[in-house]
Amino acid sequence: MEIKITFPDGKEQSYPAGVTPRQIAEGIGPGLAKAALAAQVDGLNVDLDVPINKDAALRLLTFKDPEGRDIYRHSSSHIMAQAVLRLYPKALLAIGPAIEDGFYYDIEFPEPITPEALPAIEKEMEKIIKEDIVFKRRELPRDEAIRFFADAGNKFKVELIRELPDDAVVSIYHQGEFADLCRGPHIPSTKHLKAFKLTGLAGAYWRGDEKREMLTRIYGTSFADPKELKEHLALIEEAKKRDHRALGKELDLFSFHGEGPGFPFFHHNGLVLYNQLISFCRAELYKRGYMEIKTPIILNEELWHRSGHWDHYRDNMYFTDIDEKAYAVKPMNCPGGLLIYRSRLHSYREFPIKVAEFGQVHRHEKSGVLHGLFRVRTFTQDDAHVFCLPEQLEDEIGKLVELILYFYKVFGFEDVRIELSTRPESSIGSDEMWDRATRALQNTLEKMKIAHKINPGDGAFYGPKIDFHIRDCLKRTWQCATIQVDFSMPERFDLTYVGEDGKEHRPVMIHRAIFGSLERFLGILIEHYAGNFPLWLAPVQAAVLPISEKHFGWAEEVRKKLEEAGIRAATNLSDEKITRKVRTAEMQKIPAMLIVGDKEMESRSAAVRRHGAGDLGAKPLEQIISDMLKEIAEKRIKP
RNA sequence: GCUGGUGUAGCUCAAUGGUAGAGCAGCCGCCUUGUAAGCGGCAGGUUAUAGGUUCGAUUCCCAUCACCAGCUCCA
Repeated sequence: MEIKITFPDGKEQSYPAGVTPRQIAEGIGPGLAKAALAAQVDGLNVDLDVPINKDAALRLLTFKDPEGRDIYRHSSSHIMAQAVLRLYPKALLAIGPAIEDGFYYDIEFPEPITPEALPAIEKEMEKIIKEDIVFKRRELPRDEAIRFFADAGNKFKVELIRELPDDAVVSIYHQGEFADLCRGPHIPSTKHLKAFKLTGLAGAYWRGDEKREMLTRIYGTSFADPKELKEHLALIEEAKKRDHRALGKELDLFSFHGEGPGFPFFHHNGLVLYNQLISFCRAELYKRGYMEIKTPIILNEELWHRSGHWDHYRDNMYFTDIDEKAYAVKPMNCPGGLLIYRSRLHSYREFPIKVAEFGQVHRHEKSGVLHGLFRVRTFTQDDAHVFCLPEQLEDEIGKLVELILYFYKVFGFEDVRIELSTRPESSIGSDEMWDRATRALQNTLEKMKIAHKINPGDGAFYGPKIDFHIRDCLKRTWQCATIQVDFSMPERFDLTYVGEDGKEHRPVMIHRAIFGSLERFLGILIEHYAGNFPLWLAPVQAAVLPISEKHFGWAEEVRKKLEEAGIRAATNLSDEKITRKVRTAEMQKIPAMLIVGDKEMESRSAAVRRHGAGDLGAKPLEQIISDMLKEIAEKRIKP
């Protein structure tokens, strides 16, 4: 009997029934046969040697496919587990999935192990790879699987299987002496693992529950090509070097103090950056018809009951008393903004009303999660609320999406991923409202042909949202912007507008932030640029470096001219040699150095040196200033 | 919050059961400098905080605080 196989490109071909994906791959070419790790048959991931008995759509998965990558890394974790059991026969395996960029396995060791144990495990893995052990799938009824793992003394696997339905068929993968509970599929054999590295050791709780066993998690990563592995490890090294906490100290941007854990202190240089972000943002918003407001940080607790925050966000809030009345420190800006909306009547003719607020919020974060500027207890949101008619909703969302993508481009973030989050368990509002709001977001994305992932149950308590994740130059992703559609707050705060019919109606409101948190965005920028900020952002844009004392006068004049033109400049009037001054300025990552000596003083010029680029020769001061102003105005990322 | 680790000069790091040392930075001199470190000197520390063991603690033990890694959570 013949069956028809449909390939991803739409081509069809006939094969005898019972053909395996591996045979099909071999028929297509030796390159593909070698690269194929597993297959997807009618959307289901399977091993390469599973016969296909009916017409089906087939995708051969290689390391280039996200699914193939996961399978490869999951198999890597099995190989690691096998190595661990050879070295520590009494260790108990818990779970070992593939994750972004790698894999891990949670293991209970009879004796704690240290990172020094990793090289030995890696060596054993090499051996297993050389042995070229085949991954074999075996299916068995739930009861038998429980017995199998109970006999092996593995309470973790037994617990996992017990949670499956009674009639579930459980699969176990064997590779030599090693067997593990696993849905699969896997790479054909251990020798397909070409490049791996164990990257770390950490504690992790069984099932993420701090009341349960503490397991040892071994992290690793693997790639199909040793070169890729090397590049990946280099990126991690580079990320360590760019740590914004260290750069923040070195460049005198911000600090943290025991007197206020999680509360950042901005130094002058850091505040220049922060203010640049705000000025840029403000200018763009004013061009687009936004208004700007500022609301108080502490407001009566009653307000937070009305908004629903008390019910749904209390654990993250700070409270205080004023004149024996209960107050709360705002964790979000919206309720304050709503009070302003209510302060006068609104007409449908005003819509959409766009109101921005650079609002400082405080959120109580658990002490263990604080992390430099990435995770703090007070931060400034570039918040805005758009009030509009229901029929304007999708248009307004579309404009926001465009605005957000435009912003990211300015900073050089071109790779942006979008996720749509739906109603969480703890939430307010009717199903119908949630439905309409979610549909509005989804429709807009679809109209704009923007690919997006869906995160069920991840929305805000008052509405669904789309989040924007940017990828930095080290390929890490960060959640920044968010657009949230909210029918609930307008109702809770009884917001109205007078419609064409002269009657009162309920507006819709959109919450949105672009940077998300200015503090966190700044942290991302510091690491993205490695502290080498584009000229328009740099705290000090030009360092004027006189060769000797004779040139101090001209140097000061140059500095004044720069400052008059609005360029942030500093002179180095120390009695150090010029080489030393250059070194100091280079280490401070100042983008432009203007060196002045006899020649330059004579011709009213300066020798330009750009950070990391060496001497670029002398230019008249006027030209230097106009060149710099142009670069600043264009917000060029590189000179 | 939980698990583990760390805490010595502004920074990076040494050392020791008998009250601490270097480099860089800082300050003071000398040099008057041409594109990533000129030379010399000085100063700088209740060894995170509070207890305990000890003749004696910075070192050992306990608690607290902060930080780091991870878990959980998140802008």
